[in-house]
Amino acid sequence: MELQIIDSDYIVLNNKPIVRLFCKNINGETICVFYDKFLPYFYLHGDETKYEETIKEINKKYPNLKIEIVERLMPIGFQPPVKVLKITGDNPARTPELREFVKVFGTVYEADILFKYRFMSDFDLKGMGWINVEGKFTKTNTVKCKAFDAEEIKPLEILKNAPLRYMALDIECLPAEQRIPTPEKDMIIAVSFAFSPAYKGKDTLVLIAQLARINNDAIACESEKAMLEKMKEIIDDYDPDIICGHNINGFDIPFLLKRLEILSIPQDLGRSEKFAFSRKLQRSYMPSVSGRVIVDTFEIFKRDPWVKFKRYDLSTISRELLGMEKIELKGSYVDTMREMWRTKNVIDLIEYSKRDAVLALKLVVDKSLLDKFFEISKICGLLLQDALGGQSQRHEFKLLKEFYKRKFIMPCKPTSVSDRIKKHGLKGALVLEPQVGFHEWVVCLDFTSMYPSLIRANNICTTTFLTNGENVDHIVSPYGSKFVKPSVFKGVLPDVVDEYLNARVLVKKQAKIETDPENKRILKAKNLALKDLSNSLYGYTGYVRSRLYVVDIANTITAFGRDTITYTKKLIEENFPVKVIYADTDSVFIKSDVKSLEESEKLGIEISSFVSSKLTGLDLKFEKIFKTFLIEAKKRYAGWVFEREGTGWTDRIEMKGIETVRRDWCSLVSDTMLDVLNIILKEKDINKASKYVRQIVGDLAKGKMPLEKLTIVKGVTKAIDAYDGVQPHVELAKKMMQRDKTKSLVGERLGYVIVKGNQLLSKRAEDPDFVKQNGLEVDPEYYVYNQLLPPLERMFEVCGITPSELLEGVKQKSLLDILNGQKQLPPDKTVLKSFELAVCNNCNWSFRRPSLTGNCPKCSSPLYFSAAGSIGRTVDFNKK
DNA sequence: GGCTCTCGGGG
DNA sequence: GTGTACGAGAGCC
Repeated sequence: MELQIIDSDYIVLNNKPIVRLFCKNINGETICVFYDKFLPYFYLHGDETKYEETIKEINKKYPNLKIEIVERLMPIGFQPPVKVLKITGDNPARTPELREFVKVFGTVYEADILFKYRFMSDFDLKGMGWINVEGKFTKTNTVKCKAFDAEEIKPLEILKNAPLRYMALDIECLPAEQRIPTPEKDMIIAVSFAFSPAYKGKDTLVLIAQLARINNDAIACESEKAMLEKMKEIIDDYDPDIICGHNINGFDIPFLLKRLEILSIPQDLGRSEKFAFSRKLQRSYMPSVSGRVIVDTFEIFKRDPWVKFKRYDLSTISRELLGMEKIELKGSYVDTMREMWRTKNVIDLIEYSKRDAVLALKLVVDKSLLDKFFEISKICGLLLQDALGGQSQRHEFKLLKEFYKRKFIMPCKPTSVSDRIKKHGLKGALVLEPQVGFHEWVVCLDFTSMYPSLIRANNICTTTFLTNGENVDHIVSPYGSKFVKPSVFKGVLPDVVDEYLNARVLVKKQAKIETDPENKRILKAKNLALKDLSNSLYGYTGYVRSRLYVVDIANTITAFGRDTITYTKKLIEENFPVKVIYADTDSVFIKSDVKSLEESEKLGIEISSFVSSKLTGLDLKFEKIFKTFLIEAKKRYAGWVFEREGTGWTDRIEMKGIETVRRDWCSLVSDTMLDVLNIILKEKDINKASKYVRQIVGDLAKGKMPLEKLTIVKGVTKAIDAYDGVQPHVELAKKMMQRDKTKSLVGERLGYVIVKGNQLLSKRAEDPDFVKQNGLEVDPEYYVYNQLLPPLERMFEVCGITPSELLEGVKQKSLLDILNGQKQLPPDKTVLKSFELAVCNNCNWSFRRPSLTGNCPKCSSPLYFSAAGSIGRTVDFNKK
């Protein structure tokens, strides 16, 4: 029988463990596989000459333990095999106790591996992986699905996934006050579901905790307890593989479990008799529902480094990705819910609750959100639930498996991490000082998978690390650390990296020719998974909680990286008539006097293949062309990018570090920033850009700007008295609560504008509606000097326009003067050129930036602009 | 620039 | 469940 592993755990029967694998077959049936021939074990490394004694000592206290002397390889430092004790126990739950007891005899290894993972590692089974099982179906009341007693379990390689059942879940509560509800005090009044595929012909279902009048999509229950029992019935009946929701880990699941406890309802939400639980650690909760996977869309999106949102609430993400939003309530949540509940008019409640479930489900199913995580599971071996978590566990388990295959033993996780944090000292990547300013025709090249390539090329691993200058063939890194050559021993890390990089090349190739859309999707997801895994692997040795923490190795990798980029710059500038104007980690930005896309591309390719040929194991690639490029500082730039697409080019504006959208800015700022950048980059017309800014300033001063564009939104997160500083939105909340004593604004997001007046700034925050009704005026000075100018000034400054020039030197005067006495900018010299120097024609005085007038500030003669590059000649840009 | 502090999502 | 895990952005020198 062929099955795909969804989840795993174990139970203890007669003091012996039985591993359970919750699986799906290709038809979507749930089958739980039992395996009872595997026992927990770990290693002890102590004084090898005293092992016989040690065994006796341990057996005195634990007579039934099987203890063998075996040969294994140590995880850190290249060295010959050592003898260790392999201690095999019976009940995994008692391993910690055993571990503590034997610690006095030496160092323990692998004594903190979860039993299900010990089993999966040794049998080479993977989360979301397929297996072939032999055995027979059996009867049991410990699981709610079909049960199968396995004699043999073997891994299989199958690309496709079994059809899964997805359920989104969302609860609504009735808080007694204006605050986020707590399960100890507040009840659940509604539970909504969305299903994929449909459940009994329904895509959604809402349960209500009172016998109110309802519509077709809902079921009215006589109490909260009856509703939650009904909810369990539906979960068991639908039997979802995936339960998803937005912030379901941080809210719904823990809330639900606590309510079940309070109402004395068993918490068996999973596929077995085991109770679901959700453990809190620091900020986040870890859910565990046996046989199922809990997917929190909030956590997934927040953790995704490739897609950024302004906010991570369900409404924002759904709007961006699905073009759909949450239903907006007319009043505050508490007031609305209490009113609906009191009047038993729950139709709106049903709609509201249903929408949340529908959105969460759509984000997961319609956006194929889990594809990448399925592949991460299949590659590193973690169960899907754990693959949704952080990077470190992924590498940890993959490396455990690879260590096991090669007879290396893995250290336990560090118990205390503070000493590591104290003297951490990991030096990062190299970022060259950029040539600040405006440039044209910039070619961008970057190393594909630089860190993984360096690991592979130099055999960097804890297992190849030479701790003392042993007499074996080795390389010495720029950091000074030594690693044995692959001919002596090929490291585990390089092997894993090699597997990832090769797989990626293959997967990309396959994806191109694959015609089946599902397979194509999976291959694309696999490519992303491999990219994430290979790029983050290097960080594992420098991660303070790592089992393989060796800062020297992490430092070696970044040192290699810094050397590589420095050498690349040198190679390029010594062999080509170009200048490297910026470089960051694994990319270089090159300026030449080439002036077309095709020529730039040709040059880029020529340079990159030259560099690649000089650096073995590394591949520098032509990436893109910036037709125009504005760089303010390290990691802060914007450019008009052209990328090759087939026979043509695609273009877009790319921004790094220059934020045009920020939560605490009003939309006027974001809009203006974007418009100005577009003018500068696409039209190169700084005059037009500054005129544009002055026009906005003018509109502001005349009060022509719509209030919506000036509204700044901030959340009132805590009780008003709990704030000690004076903040505009908090002051406004106070005022508004004064005006309407019934209102509480705690927990709400408050929009405000700053109005004219001579009070303290924060006291002048006002409700936009109140401003409209009472004909108040906004304070243009505030918007110009506090909102608009700060982000714009730097952009203009690097283009050679000082803040005072931007507003025609009237910054000191009142805004009215700007309007009345607006001078014209000089007609020419306002089109941006990329230059390195402005030199006076008359007195030869040179300036890093030209003045806006185009005349020398010293002697008023016209300036000329020159570009001095590494090419050793000066190009005259003023050939009129 | 580097460091510490805050707050997020949910109802 | 052989467990024990934040991280980006803002504010401050």
